[in-house]
Amino acid sequence: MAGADPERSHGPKGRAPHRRSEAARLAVLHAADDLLVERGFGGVTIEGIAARAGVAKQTIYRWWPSKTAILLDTLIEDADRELPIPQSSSATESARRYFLSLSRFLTKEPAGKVMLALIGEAQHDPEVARTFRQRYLDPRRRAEREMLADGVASGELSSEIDIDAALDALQGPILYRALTGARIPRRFVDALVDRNLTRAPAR
Amino acid sequence: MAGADPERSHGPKGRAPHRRSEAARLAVLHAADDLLVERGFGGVTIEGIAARAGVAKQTIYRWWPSKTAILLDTLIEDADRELPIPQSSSATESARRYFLSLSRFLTKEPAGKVMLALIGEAQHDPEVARTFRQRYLDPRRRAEREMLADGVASGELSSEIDIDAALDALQGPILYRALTGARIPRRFVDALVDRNLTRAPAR
Amino acid sequence: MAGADPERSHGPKGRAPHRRSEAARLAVLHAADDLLVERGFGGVTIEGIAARAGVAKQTIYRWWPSKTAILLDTLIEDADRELPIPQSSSATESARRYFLSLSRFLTKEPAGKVMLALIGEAQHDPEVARTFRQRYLDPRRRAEREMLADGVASGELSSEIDIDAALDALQGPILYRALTGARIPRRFVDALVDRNLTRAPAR
Amino acid sequence: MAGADPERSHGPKGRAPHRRSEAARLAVLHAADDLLVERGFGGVTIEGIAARAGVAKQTIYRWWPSKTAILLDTLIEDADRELPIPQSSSATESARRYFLSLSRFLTKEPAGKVMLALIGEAQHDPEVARTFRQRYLDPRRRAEREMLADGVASGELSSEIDIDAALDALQGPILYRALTGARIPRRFVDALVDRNLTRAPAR
DNA sequence: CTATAATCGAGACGGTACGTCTCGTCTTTAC
DNA sequence: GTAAAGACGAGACGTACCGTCTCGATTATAG
Repeated sequence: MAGADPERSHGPKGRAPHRRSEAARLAVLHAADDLLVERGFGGVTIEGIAARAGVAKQTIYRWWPSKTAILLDTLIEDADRELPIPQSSSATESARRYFLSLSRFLTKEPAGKVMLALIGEAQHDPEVARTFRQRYLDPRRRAEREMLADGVASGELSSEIDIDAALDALQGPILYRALTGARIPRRFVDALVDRNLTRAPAR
Repeated sequence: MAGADPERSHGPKGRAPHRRSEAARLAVLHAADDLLVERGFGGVTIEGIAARAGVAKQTIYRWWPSKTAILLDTLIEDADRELPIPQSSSATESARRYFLSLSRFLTKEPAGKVMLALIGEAQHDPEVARTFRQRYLDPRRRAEREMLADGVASGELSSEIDIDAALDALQGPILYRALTGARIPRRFVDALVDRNLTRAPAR
Repeated sequence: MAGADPERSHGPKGRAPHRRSEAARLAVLHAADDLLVERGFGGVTIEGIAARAGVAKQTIYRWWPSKTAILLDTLIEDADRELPIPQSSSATESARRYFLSLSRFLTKEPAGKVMLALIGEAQHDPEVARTFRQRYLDPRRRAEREMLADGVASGELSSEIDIDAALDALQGPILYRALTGARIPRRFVDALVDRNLTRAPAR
Repeated sequence: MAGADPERSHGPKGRAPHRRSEAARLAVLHAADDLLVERGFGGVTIEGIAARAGVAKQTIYRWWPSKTAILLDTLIEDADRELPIPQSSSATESARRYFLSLSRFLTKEPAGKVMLALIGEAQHDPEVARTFRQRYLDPRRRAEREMLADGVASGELSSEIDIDAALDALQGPILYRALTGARIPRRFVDALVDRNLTRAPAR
């Protein structure tokens, strides 16, 4: 997939930064976002994005291979901003805050709809699944792991904990409720954190 | 949605009140199933189903409102057969077996792919979400609740347990791993059951 | 190419004339004709024809392989109506009238523009050239030959005449003037007929 | 249109007033020519010419307004070289040779294809028609008229002859056969010359 | 034992969006 | 100021499916 444009990344000093319109890039991302919120995933079409962004279709195809790649770009920018790993002294407390943010993100934020839509699309298209994992899930998981690893290092969490299993045990129920449109009360998250972090695993 | 066909319900001995070709119905369900497995969700089209089933498009539209309705019909038939609620004397043991079956179903069975695809599609289309909940998730949840309620009644499980929360805490991580294409080892399920059923909640 | 629809040809008695919309067919032909006159050949697009005819693009592609095939259909219908071979007792007189009609057709009639456009397009596309010859030029040439052959049979024209050469010697200059946008006065045609039919060839 | 480039006119010794790359100009003309021969008129695109000539698109647009202007430039150079007006003592004999050359040019030479293509394109685009007439047809016609006028002056041809009509009567049939892909045997041209030049018109 | 009526396979129809192609313009960097 | 490079807005291309519609043909009750 695309999105990782070579040019933007090396900043303004580059000696030949002479192409790709940043204005067009942003117009496309915003148009895609808006359309998803207003009309749902089925209402997001390349044609529609182009029209609303005031951009030629070819400009979209030049930089993104598909509409999901565009949505993935918007998700990554939004999640980086709205779902930072909290830096608290207690790993348990960090996790609690993080997963509460995630609940709010998934159920309240427009960007949360993007994430659910991408998970949905990943079920239909292995290429989407691959890129979604690679560009969103994996990097985020690395940061989440670190959060818990800090707790293990400080002795706050048992050293016998299986970090990935614990993260899935936290992430899974929250996502499941979001996917099925159920509500996610604060105490549901609290209970998950208590059960999965505050005590050593039984086996 | 459809699926609730008038004729099938009163069984095969029926005095054949009127019409509907059972052959066509089965051909459609099988064609849809096959196409999903062979070509993925995007490869399932009404046109393709009709062609492969040797059936007219109109025949499909007469009985199903959309391709997801067809897939939902196949899922319900398959899940009823392959995901029964175990009838063991211990609720914990029933749950363990049930969620192990679910893991296998989601990761190994073709019908599991159908379920993941429908959850995916539900993220894009509220009507699909509604019907999926109504015709699949809710009835199944009723049976699952009963399974745990039996354990509470017998004293095996704490009476303070929040049954829906516990079911989501079990279901969620399994589904999450299936949705992200991760492996689901037996011991992952065992740990979930242990943590969420064998001990009272902390709060 | 298309146009020669199997259904229309065998008349009203046909036992299963249950498809292809004559209304759509006519709407397409008229839309194409109108666009050519209003906006020139470059202004004729399948998309434009479909929009103006109130017809789906696919309906056009179902029955015609290209826009020139559509124009050829309109030309054939128009030429059959407006350029009949005159049935006079004198072949010379018939030819004179016929080529005067042709001059008027090419310089004044909308359908004449269609013919010039097709000759033009035939220079760019061998397939167009082939079909244009096959479906328009050749049948018409057969009728024209007959017209002169009658004159030879009756003794009005020399039996040494090379009929195809004579027809080209008449047709060519008229078409050349039409192609270059020159005027074609009646006396230019008269002179051509006199020179090429009223006297025996020199060699 | 273009083609009348400022620099070329004062020859190769030129003190090189400023810019314009002669190499680029030739590369463009040759690329256009080659593409027309290899892929037909539809295969000639500005983009394709630029790519094959190793030239930027903008360089083409700077000097030519359209692809037909490029082709017209190649035609003019080629026709000047390959279709000179013969300088024989007899106007009839000059005409015979000239129109035989024309036949060969149109049916055998690549440049003849260019001419047919331009006549074709002139049917679609009035601007092309205008420039083609102005830069190719009219100058050439002036020379052709002179050829016959010499014959009239010397008494070889009747003074009653309508020179333009005669030239069209010669040109037209040859072009018509070329346009329709028919063969043009030498004796067809001979007969045309005999009929239209060696004897006085009937009316 | 019809005849009536819903079903069926077939496929044309008006549409929408796809992803590709080329257009002619514009902008950047190098010479 | 010209050139190579190539991104940009624009819009037509031909294809794939959508969901609706008509068309005989088939078939099983209901009269």
